[in-house]
Amino acid sequence: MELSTQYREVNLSQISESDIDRELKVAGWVENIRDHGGVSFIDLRDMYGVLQVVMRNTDLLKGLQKEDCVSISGKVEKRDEETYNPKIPTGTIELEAHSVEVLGKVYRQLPFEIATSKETREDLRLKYRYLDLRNRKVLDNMKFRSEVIAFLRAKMTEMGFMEIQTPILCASSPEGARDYIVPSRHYKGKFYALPQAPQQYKQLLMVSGIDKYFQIAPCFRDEDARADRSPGEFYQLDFEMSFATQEDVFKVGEEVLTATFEKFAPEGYSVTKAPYPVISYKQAMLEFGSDKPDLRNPLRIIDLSEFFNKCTFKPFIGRTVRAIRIEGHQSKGFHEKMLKFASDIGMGGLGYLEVQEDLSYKGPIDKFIPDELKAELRDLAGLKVNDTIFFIADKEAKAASFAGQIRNELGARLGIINEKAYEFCYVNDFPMYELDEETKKPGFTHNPFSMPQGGLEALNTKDPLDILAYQYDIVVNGVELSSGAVRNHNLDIMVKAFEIAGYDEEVLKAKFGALYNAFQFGAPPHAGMAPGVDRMIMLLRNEESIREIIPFPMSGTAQDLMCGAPNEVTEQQLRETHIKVRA
RNA sequence: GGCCUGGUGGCUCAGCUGGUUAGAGCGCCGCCCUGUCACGGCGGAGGUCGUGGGUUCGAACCCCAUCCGGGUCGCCA
Repeated sequence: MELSTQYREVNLSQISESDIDRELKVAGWVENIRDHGGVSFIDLRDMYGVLQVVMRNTDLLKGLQKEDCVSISGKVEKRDEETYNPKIPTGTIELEAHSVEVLGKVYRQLPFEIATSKETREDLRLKYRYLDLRNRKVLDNMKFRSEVIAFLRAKMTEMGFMEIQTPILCASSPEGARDYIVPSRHYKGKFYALPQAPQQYKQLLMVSGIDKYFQIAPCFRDEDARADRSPGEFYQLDFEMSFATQEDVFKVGEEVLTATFEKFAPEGYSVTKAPYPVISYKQAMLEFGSDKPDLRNPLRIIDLSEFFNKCTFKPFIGRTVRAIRIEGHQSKGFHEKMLKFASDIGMGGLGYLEVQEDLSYKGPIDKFIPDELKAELRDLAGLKVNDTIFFIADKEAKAASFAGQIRNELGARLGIINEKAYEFCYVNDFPMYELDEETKKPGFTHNPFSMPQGGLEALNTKDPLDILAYQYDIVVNGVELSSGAVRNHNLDIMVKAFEIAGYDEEVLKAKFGALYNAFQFGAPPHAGMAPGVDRMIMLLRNEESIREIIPFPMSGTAQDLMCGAPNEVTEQQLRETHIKVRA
């Protein structure tokens, strides 16, 4: 494509030694000025690169400031060898300036220095995000993001998925997070909601016969932020397939994620190859003390509840007792720090035993273990000479969670976590229902759209709390990347599933009318998932904050500090949408 | 909403147990410098120490309240 040469003839990646002796016009921003009196240098930056411009005519520098936007004409020259700059691709050449035109001037002091903007406090960076984005490192995250998204799109398309844009203004959905709501002008007192996910639409597409759907889907949830959770809006690689089983979805997830992570992982990182380990929710809670297992940590949790019922240590009897074995003895200081950690997370204590050379135990709990059971403990826990074993006892749910946190802490403290790995797994078989704390009745654990395992028969015959759902997560390095499910496409099962959760058919009709209606017209079995795109990019870039990989993130307090959202609207806008703001 | 943590020139920070003129680096402004690339040298401007109140002879520092960040719990089908 032929572009205008009014401001520049080439960009800064299109200039090389082959241009030596050519007269060229380039444009960009003045990144730095080095004024040596008789001769001066500026670093000219654009999106693609940096070029040193040399000015032998001192008048050219007059009035020029850092971060001015300029167009410079001059002659490309070879640098003397001793003045090469190996740090930049154009380090063997420079442009000798003949004329400089300021296209956009800097009128006031910059709020922070571009080169070190990442060290500036975040609210200021966000207020001047367009300046922050001039920083190469910040820009690189956006380029990276763009490439990942392009890759995901190409990969999904190649696998036969069709990209479809679903509505942004939709109906408010009763389940899940808080909705962002948009008042309606035509219908007084009624509201649109921004989608928390395209969940219902994608299921409706399955009813339409769109066999494989995907979308880089914007999702909106009015919940508070975290370091890894953007407030307000984020993107998911949302996909859904008809005539598909859980295993089919697993295969697609594995293929797209492994391909993406292998392509974009930092140098030297390993990526789990398909098929990913599949860990049941129950097993995850036991072995990892979490439904988000970090498989980089080799430690595993075991259950010793029964064993300790046979011992005489009162605090463990009748409790859930979990244990973690590590290799080697640790210093007194190590145990003190672990005890401090245990106490910080709310544990009453953290017992441990050290295995001595003669296979006897050393530690305060030893005397409560009858001699005849000592070998049994060794077998149960696989204890070897010099091992140390930690005990975590509480009610079941707490013991599991505490053990999980102790496992993470031990892993970090012992330095046994493989930092250069992306270790994926599926966690599946989540319970369909759990006891609601307040009502003491079963409620949906995840979402009401999942297919219960065992179908109608299970719903009719089993204790609801024993019913599992075809519900699964993808977890990588202890981070939940995705949820998904085989959906419940059968009206009879759906009605019964809602009935167990305490909703009659009328509620189902009212709240999920579209699905309720659609499923009366030959709905295909379908399943899908939706890995978080922002989180994927954050993991691949090793960024601590999700805001580092979002072009224009909202602040942690859900504000756009640059443009000032949320803001007040005019009286007329309020009137037209029938809104009255309470004082 | 709870808890933790922070707020000191444009930026990043130091500032002891309360002590009289609040410092540094970078940036900014001016001058000097013909090969630098985080150039260098000399000089300079710039601070109601988030805000309000209190304690005190005296407050950046202690107390109370409040505002604004960041983290976290709740929340996130």
